[in-house]
Amino acid sequence: MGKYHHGDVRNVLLQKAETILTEEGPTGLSLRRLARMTGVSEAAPYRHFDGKDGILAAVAIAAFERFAEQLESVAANVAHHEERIMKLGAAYVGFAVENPQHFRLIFGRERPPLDQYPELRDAADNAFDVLQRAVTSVDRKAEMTLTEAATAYNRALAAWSRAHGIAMLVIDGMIVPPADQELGDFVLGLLAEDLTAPSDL
Amino acid sequence: MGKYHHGDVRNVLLQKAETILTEEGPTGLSLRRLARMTGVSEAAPYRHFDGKDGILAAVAIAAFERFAEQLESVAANVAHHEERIMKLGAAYVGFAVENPQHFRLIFGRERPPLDQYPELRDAADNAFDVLQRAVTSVDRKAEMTLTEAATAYNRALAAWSRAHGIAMLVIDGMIVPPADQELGDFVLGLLAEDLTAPSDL
DNA sequence: TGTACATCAGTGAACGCGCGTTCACTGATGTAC
DNA sequence: TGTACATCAGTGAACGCGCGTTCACTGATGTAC
Repeated sequence: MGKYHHGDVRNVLLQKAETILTEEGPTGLSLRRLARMTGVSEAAPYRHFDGKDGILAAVAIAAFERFAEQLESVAANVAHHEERIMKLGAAYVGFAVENPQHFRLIFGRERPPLDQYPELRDAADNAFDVLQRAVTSVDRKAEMTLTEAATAYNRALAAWSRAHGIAMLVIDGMIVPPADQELGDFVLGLLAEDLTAPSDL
Repeated sequence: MGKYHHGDVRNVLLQKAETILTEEGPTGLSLRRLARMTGVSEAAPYRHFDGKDGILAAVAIAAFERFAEQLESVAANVAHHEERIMKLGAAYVGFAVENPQHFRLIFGRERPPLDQYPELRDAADNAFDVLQRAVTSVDRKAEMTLTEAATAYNRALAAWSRAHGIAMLVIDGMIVPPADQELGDFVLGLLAEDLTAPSDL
């Protein structure tokens, strides 16, 4: 392996960045650290990325894509509308729990500004489109009135924010899922609670 | 005003820390910056606080207390159970929107570890107790069976995570509340959605 | 009331750190003729 | 096939920065006698 032009430095950097992210979180991902761990000079990453934000953006894009894929694959396999919403929420939380640092990167303040990285914006938009399409009845979308569309949108927001809240509180350790229950079932239970219904206690 | 022993340096530091937090967020709050802005030497804060985490803890404690107060005052004024849950959620989001940086401090990763600051832990526990008591029917608590208690707990978690998700997504700009509606009404609408009900579209 | 002394808040300088980024450079590679 | 040259990935050193923290110190205050 020659020192020069071994060609995949960009990929190795990205891969190492994934490792650091997973182990240390978005805050631990510094350019110098990354270069050091990759075994490359501290200036080398600048040949392949637009500085620190450039690398963060690349990693975040990949994370968004994986996130969207996982959501999509759940959405595509559940025909029943209400069930799909529930399963999607569980998948959302599942991703966060399995990849807490990636989740933090794509939603946290380390994420480079969307308006400076069009591909990042697209990746983000796409992930949320998947959510919204799965929550709104896709098949009926074309024939909806404006009011109906607004209602559907609110439903999507409600589903999204519930899953997001659970995800956040669980990965931050504020909510500790019961040990005697599958995480998915626990999440489904929380998602299904209807707070407007009178308590039966 | 003499240079020495003017006595309220601790309070001035805390107050300036509030200012910085509000304007720049938890990340912008550095000890040196704080000392500079307070017009005091860089070593002075160490006379009053246990280093950086000490100051962050003090600010976080105050934030938790204000948060708990606001929640409590809503909870105390709404007798009807389901309505109380809803109003509490709206107040939760309201606090986050009015004090996004405080909200970030008490839930984010800059917050010093709870187990190193007992008063911080207490302040946090107290805030969540307020939530839980308000969501669980306090008056019935004594006579609940174990299963009922578990149900009530889940109900509290569901309410909490919903409000938390909305709060997070709104202060991060992922959800933009409609301009033609009161924020509170918007939040109440999201909280009241029942995702298990068939969509009436 | 006056004096010696302990206390302790605040100082200014320095420590060592890791960071993002830039710079002139080197040397390998590919290409045009 | 051989040679001149442009390209460009990677180097190593340095820039300047702000940070948290420690140190020996100074000088104001309060107290004991």
